Amino acid sequence: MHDIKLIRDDPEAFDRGLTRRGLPPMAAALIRRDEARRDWTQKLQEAQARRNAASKEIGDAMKSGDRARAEALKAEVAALKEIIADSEARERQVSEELNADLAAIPNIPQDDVPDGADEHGNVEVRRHGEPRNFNFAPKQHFEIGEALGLMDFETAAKLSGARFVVLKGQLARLERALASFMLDLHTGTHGYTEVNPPLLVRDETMFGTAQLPKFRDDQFSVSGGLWLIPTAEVPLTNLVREAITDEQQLPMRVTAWTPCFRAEAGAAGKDTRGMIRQHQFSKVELVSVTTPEQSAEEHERMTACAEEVLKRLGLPFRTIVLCTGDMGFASRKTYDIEVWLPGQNDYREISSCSVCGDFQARRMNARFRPKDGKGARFVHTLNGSGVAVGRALIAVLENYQNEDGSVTIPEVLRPYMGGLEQIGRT
RNA sequence: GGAGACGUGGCCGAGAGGCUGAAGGCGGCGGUUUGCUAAACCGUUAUACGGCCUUAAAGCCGUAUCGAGGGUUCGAAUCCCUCCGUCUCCGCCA
Repeated sequence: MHDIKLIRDDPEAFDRGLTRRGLPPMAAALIRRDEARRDWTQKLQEAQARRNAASKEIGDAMKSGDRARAEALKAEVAALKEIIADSEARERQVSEELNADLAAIPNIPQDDVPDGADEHGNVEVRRHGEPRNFNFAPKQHFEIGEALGLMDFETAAKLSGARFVVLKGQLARLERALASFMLDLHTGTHGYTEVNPPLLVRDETMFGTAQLPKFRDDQFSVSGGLWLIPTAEVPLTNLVREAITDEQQLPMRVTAWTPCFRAEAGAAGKDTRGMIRQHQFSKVELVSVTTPEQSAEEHERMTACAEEVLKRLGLPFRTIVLCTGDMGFASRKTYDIEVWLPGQNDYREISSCSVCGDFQARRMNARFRPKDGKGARFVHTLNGSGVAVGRALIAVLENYQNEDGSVTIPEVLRPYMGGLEQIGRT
């Protein structure tokens, strides 16, 4: 959500930001709406001021027994009422239109984000680990999982349709092990607080993190008017909604392991095989709430926390900064971490770390009280996967596969697997 | 699911048609006192929007806000309706 005041103050800067996003300039139209809104506000307030004054005079007139004067004033107020009702309706309509416009415009990229129209404009910032040399043709994760008899898409389709999976035995356990390992790392070493949030949320909550209104089709809803979360970013970020947090409590760092539900409406035909793109997957999410001054540094820190997961798992990855054309709606700057998948012979996204500035905070009305006392300012919010558990499982299967179809378990996961060193045919 | 109670500022809590943006307390901020700390005392302390003024800040004026939305009334925190939420008791339930 954008601040109309900032747009008014510097319309050129706003339009420049939109241009970088590949959007047409909008400042002039927004300012015109805002001016109309203020005109109606002023008319309304003048009428209200007169009504309030007249009402007081009526009280005085009645006290002093001046009935004729009271009646005259009552007639005046009756006339004002129509003006008030009309101005109110128009003011509301224009306000709603303006807010709807503002809510539908994506965040403005940070200055240091590279320009670009699509993913080809993304820039690699670093790379870690060497892809392993295989002396056999590495398989894709679903070939490995199905051969082990522990990954079953056919049965899942019977239960739920396409883009679902049933994991069994040591593979089901591997998913749990990965998540536990990540949570322990983030809570134990990185200072995050583990949270177990609701998975069903209201409209306002989805609006707060900007899944609504624009991305309605990507979401699943349930009866009762609630939405299934597409990421724990939604409930975690909204923890501070409609509240004023003490600055001493910032940065607030929280993490959660939750299922995520996505309709994948625009992804027909993409990644149809395997577990890469599912309607339901689990993810360990990182969310930070900071002061405006802290957010840039926190973004680097959060990205490093996500990278640490892959380092410890021994998975090769590269980190890229998304260009203006490839960033998410709410983001000012995003790092994607892509893990090496030998079966696909490619790097695939396993984490996305974004700094949103005050974009979500405005939508949520999430503020903090500065140490030095006065006023309340909007917080900055950040979110990142730390990391996607389903995709981490894929990466482990493909990177640690053996020629005989078994999979070696990374050292750091063995304590979570009851000491098991290898998943083999059962 | 049934019955009842309640929702007021950063927090607690009064207020029951005009004198209430709202008593009192806590907390915060500024000051006095003090060797330092504590305590005491004095003062101050909501938010949003619009306007005036200004380079800006401050300041001033207005409007709205006592869970949300409607209604009654010249006038609503206060009366009525709807919704949302919280709490208590009963029932059911993992």
